[in-house]
Amino acid sequence: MPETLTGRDDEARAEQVYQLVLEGIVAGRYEQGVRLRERELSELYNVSRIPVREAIQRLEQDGFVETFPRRGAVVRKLTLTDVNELFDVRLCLETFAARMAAVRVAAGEPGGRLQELLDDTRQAIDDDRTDDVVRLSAAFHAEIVRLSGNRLLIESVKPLFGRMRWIFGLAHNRSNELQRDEHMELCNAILGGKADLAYTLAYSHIELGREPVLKGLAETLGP
Amino acid sequence: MPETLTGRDDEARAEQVYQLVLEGIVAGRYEQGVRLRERELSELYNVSRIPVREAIQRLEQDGFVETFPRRGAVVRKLTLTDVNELFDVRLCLETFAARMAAVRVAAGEPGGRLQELLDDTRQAIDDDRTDDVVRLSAAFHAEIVRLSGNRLLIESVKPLFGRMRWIFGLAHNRSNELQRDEHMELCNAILGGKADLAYTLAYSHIELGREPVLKGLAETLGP
DNA sequence: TCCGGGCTTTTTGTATACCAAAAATAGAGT
DNA sequence: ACTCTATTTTTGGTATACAAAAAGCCCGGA
Repeated sequence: MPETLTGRDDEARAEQVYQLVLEGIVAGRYEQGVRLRERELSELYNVSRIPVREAIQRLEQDGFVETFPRRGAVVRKLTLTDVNELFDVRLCLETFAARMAAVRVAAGEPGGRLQELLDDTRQAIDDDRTDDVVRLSAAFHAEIVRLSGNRLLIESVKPLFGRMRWIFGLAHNRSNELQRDEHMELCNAILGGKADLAYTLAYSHIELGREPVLKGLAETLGP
Repeated sequence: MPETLTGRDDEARAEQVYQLVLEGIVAGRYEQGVRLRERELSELYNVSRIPVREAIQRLEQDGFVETFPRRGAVVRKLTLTDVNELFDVRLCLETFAARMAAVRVAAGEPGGRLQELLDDTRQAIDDDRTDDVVRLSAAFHAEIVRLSGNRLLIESVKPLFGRMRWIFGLAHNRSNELQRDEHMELCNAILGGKADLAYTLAYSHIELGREPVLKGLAETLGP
């Protein structure tokens, strides 16, 4: 049964196509390297080619597909280089976000959902809801960026978070407990307004994630 | 005389529309806050609405327009906050790029067009070709990012460089000679493989540009 | 005069049909 | 097997149409 757009018809078709194809890519149903044909997708999802084109454009912008003039879109092939580049840019932006978040909290801004997300993660770990753990962990990182208050920064990391979701889905992570502990420390530093500490904690937390992901991806890549 | 797409017809229409509208915005012909109507643009540039839509999507992605569902696109209004956010993110990414570029040069990678761009800038300053000075200065910064070798980083700074072009067009810069001297030092550090020096030089060069731009924009904003 | 609610117009988002040109593919000949 | 050509597929683009949401307008009432 091909998945159709029978659900909420009030939402923009392009957005729905984007979400569905993205799910397909992240879940591995669209394998790396396969062509995404406009007509194919438009028939599959019962929409015209226009929303499909828009969705593909956004998928390219978020790093999931590559398009070539007159040859359309292809699901990107993830390489170890991609992972390394992602972690390098994350180190640039997310550490700054953590510092700024701490500065703003120290200046009296509210701490947002940071603590709440942490508690939910703890619960999800206890209940062994792996998918939720991954999702909440990502939300935690996104919340820090949001707390930085820099809208351009928020825009800039969006494509990174898309890639992270994809890569973390392919390559298994290190211990959830270890990560949660680091998140807790980082959360405390931010809520305590300790900018430098937040910065270094964010740095090590991100950098500690690199090797496990590289190792995990190397396994799924080279069989 | 409405500018039409009579020139090279081999290039993608969407790209041409993107360039033309971008020029219009940067040059101030499309004032901040004006609506960009699809039909208006498609008639003005003698194309159908599809390339226009694609162009507008890219303009949004690059920070020149804002779109709202069912209400179309509006030229963004630049604020002092935008400028500050831009400089903060630039400090994150371009300093890292400078460091990486130096590391790679030290590891034997070629130094690219860095020296060449610097020489051209000097010539342009001597000839008083202001537009070229601005363009070459931007190209210098872009070249450093390119030399970092991080493709994701290159992608990530693209929207920043678009905004820079816009802002620097509105708000006049500080002395070209001063900037060129800083570029020279930075260039030497990178080509000499001095990573830490390149980092700090990039940092101060960017940060020194902030105040003048803020001041310049404040003048054009508040009459 | 100013305000608010309903009516009209405009504009977006999408669908459909169509076309030229480039790519991919199949096929024929060597 | 290999290359060159012919056929098919696919993209990028145009034109047109239409429902629905915004925006603008008008008019009556406080």
